[in-house]
Amino acid sequence: MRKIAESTVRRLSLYLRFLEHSQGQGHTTISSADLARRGGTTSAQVRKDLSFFGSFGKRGLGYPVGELAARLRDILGLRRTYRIVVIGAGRIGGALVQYPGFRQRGFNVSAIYDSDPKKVGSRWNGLLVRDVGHLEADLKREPGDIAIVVTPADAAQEVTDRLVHAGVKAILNFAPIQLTVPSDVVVKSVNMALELETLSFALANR
Amino acid sequence: MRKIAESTVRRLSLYLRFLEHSQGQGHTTISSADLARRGGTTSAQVRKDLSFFGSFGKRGLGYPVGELAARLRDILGLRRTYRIVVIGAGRIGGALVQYPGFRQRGFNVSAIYDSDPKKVGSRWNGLLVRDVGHLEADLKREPGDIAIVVTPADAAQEVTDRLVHAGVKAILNFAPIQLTVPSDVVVKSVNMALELETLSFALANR
DNA sequence: GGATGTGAATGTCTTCACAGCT
DNA sequence: AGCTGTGAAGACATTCACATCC
Repeated sequence: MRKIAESTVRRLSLYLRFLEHSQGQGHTTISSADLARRGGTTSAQVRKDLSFFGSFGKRGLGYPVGELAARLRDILGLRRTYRIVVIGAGRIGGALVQYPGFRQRGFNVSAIYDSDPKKVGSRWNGLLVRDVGHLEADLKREPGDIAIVVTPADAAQEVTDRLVHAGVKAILNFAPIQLTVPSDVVVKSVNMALELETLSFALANR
Repeated sequence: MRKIAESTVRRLSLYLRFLEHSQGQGHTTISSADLARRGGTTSAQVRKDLSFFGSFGKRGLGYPVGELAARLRDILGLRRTYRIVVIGAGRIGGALVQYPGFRQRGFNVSAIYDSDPKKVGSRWNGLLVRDVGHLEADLKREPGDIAIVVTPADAAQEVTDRLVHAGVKAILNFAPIQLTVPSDVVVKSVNMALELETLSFALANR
């Protein structure tokens, strides 16, 4: 498969959301211009993005909503569900466990871990917080597809190493450090303070 | 000022974090190669990034840690503090109010709003949840520098319009839709389900 | 010697513009 | 007529490589 840019993948996700919304409204076809409006881009960009995967549009008409949505789900790997493990039962970790947007899309949080004895044994949304010491044994029994790291910065790399060693191939990192992983493991980082800093930069430079 | 790429700004934030860490360890100079290691990039990239703003390095030596950190704080607009208002007192909104990473960097959450009468009047970390109906009046009295939108998708655009109308110039959006704002307002979006989808894409395409 | 600063080369992404299909 | 699909052009970002300075 040709290499697809990260930015393209993000736009595909946005298109899919709009397609699902559109389908709910009973539309059966949609133009690249409509998709562009919603995705915050241009119609040419939309067509380029979609053309990577073949041509499903009809000239003069647009794209078939249902078919295109199905194809995007395919491309994005959303035909299946994913087992998610969350490491870190702080406020953000707890919020993520209960975030409805995950389950809706087939991302099921199956376990949450912490090292703090005060938190271990408590429940978040019915899910028992387990001691992080059980991580490896649990993953051996039931592998996780994706791990979400929500530990303090100083624990994140160690936890990551353990996850990688246990065979996890995809990590979503909320800790404010840059994680190091082997090249067959994918990491995406979300750094909220950093997002605020790009805003303060924008405010300061006008 | 020349136009600085978004990606450059994000790296500057990372450099700053490492510089502060480095300063804590007593280092007085640092090379572009060291900064690169931490920022997940190359030494040439670091030098390019920094050279946009002048040349503070010493050839053969590296960059003076304290001076460079101060300069980056300047550039990123971090010499001052920012008043943050959070709209939406759900789990994520609540977690953000208490997130220590914000206050540490001068981002002070000064108010949190919700429309749900059950939430209004409760406290998050000592901060009273106010009825979103007070938003405009409150902002008139005490303007907010940055707003964080953590409402459900269907309320986000309306809240955004009200924020913009009340003079807010920077918005961090956690709602899973693309917000429309006038060109003098900056929006950054964080979409956690979308991040997971880039991971599922990566897992599906290997 | 060692590391910066930077033009030039390369690589990547986006936009243009139009031929071609329905 | 309307809208896709796509080469070509353009804009932007990264990497190379080396002269320059401490």
